[in-house]
Amino acid sequence: MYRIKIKDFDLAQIEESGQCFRFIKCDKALILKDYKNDVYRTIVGDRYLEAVNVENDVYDFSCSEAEFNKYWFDYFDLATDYSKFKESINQDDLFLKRAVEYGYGIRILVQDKWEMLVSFIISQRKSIPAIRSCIESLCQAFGQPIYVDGQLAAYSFPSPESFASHDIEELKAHGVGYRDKYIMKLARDVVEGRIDVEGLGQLPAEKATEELLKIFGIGIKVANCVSLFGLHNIDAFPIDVWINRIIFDHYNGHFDTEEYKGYAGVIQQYMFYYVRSEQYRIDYNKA
DNA sequence: TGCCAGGCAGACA
DNA sequence: TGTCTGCATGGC
Repeated sequence: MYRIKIKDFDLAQIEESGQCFRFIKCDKALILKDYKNDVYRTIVGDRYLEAVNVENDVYDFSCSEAEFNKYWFDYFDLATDYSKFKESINQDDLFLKRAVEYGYGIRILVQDKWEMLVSFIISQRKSIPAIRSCIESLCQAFGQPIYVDGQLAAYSFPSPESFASHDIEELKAHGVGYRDKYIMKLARDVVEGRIDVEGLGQLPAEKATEELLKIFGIGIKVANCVSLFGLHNIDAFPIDVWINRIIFDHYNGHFDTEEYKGYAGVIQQYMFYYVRSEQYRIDYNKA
């Protein structure tokens, strides 16, 4: 176990921010037992981590300090100072001020590129709970079991090889719907070397988006999500139905991302998290 | 039961 | 180039 103090960090907000689908609140913690606060778990590759907020900015993680510094420090983007993003907000922008105050603990996780590609292809025209259950079903069917102290803790995200070795009809059985052909073609293209997923991370952000848009089943919204959450290009600004509503309701149909150039994606996450909350409905008296 | 969801590709003008 | 339409399925 490793205890550390972290600012601008909230496990529940990260879990609910729509950027990650396998970062969840534990029904029953396997490692961090007997805490009064909620324990969260996440999975990267075959690594399993539990985390809990102990008090104020103090957190316990179910790994050693060495493992935390080697793997999880970067995953939680802890080298980045999020307070400077929050301080830069235009003080005349009351909606954004409220959004940032509400989502004060959001960070942009540095997630697996392949997992983000497939996850956001699945995300199109699905609710977040539906995305979660679809991905979980795929992991159980095509991923590898991960054990903690001899207990089955979770399943890894399926590799391109695993998807490619199955029939497209087998994918369909897990709720991917019409996206089956997108996932299967992507998996085969990766396995056969036509798409270099890791290489995308080496490209400049604009070029990476250009390459993402060439992939069958990926349009501008999914490309921006993969860029932001998978390639950690935090200037990417995905526009979905929620962000469109914000732009229409609060910015007269136009939001200028240039004002937050270099970290517009962080601003987008504050907006997205807030607009979907009960607090937003209270603040703006929406039904 | 019906509506909606972190959209996209393909057809058509 | 811009607009319209069909699409699979689960959660609420």
